Amino acid sequence: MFSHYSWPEAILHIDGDAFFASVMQSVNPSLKGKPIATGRERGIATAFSYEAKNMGVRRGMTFSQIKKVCPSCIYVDSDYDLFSLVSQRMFSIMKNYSPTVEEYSIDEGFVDIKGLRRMHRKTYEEIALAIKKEIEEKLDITVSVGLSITKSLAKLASSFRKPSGFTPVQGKHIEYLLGRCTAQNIWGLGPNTAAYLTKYNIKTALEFASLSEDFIISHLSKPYYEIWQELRGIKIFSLDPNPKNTYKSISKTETFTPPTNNKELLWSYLFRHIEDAFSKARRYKYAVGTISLFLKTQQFNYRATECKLSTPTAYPLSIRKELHLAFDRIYDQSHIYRTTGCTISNLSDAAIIQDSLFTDQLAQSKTQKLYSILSSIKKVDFGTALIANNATLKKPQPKKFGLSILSLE
DNA sequence: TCTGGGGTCCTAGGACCC
DNA sequence: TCTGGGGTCCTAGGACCC
Repeated sequence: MFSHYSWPEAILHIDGDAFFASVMQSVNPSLKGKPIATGRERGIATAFSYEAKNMGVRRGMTFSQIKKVCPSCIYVDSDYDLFSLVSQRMFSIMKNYSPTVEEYSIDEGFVDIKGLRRMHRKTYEEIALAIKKEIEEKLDITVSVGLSITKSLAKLASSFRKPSGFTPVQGKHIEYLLGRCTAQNIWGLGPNTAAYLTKYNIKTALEFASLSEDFIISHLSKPYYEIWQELRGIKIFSLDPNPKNTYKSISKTETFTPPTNNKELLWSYLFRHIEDAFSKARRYKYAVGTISLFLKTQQFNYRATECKLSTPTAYPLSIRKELHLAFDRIYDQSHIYRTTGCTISNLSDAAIIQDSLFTDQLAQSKTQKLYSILSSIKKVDFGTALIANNATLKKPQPKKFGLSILSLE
């Protein structure tokens, strides 16, 4: 039934088809078979069903744009708790088949099934199909599955036939697959690099994979060299079975309507983003070393600045003055702004941060107490900003949806 | 593609040092 | 005063991913 090729590696990529939309359809059968889009709470489509896709609905469209191409489209709120639950079930099915599962994102994962044929009394193809069948039957969603000898090839394979496709590729099938995919279909090769390659008349994935090593090294950077090797069957990327529980940076940004140059209002938005980012940092037991702030104008120009702290902290209230000074540096009344945001980085383990001798220890412990009291008043941590910070009170409307749950993911 | 939000990694280039 | 070579650290910004 299947190819006779030998498998030096056996890596599956399993990808949920239109995952968010499919999950909503699976719990609400009246939505099945209909064009639907999720993301109503944000006003733009974050995901949509295949029925909607076939009508021309695309990622990032606003609902008024969707209405034009697909008047019958049904909008629903995202339910991130539910997405997360279904995701966990999907991964636990994979883990029943192999101890090496990488949860790459909420809706896709890699499974290393090398060496498991005897245990399952199945070929690699049959193991892949068994996992696929179990997910689809138990969760009432569909997944597309690629099987190959490197992660990059498996990922390309899973995208080849969708939805509910299964594409095993080894031996000469690899060339066949590469010949039918564009360079931009390759994982890690985006529009910029694809456009660059076009200048050398490289359009398909096969043409890219057939380039000489010299060309790759002299014309492209390291990530592309690694991808090139992976497509040629040389395993570079290994699976990471550790669940994500560390961060290098945490960011919060928001585009608001209408755009404004109201300084007080912008600062209240910005400080709320800072509060939200720090709140997530505290959940992961981080202290923060660097805070960068940015404003984006209506014309999509950026102004950014950075605050580096001599002593990391987990409580932004204690550095509110410095942050406001930083904000003053980038704010210009003559511009109208559409987005504010912050990224916190240089994250360190909060437990091992010691107060320097120069820190006002009393103030520090007061701040800490204030935060813990406020946290107990309001379960949702960004609520602290509402109470603790005057400016934040000017926030036009409280968030109605569990964005903190989204950010947990 | 008239453009939402949250991440990671890599490179070039400047500052500074010997 | 002109001129090396090499190392490290940091930052800004690009490119990509979901």
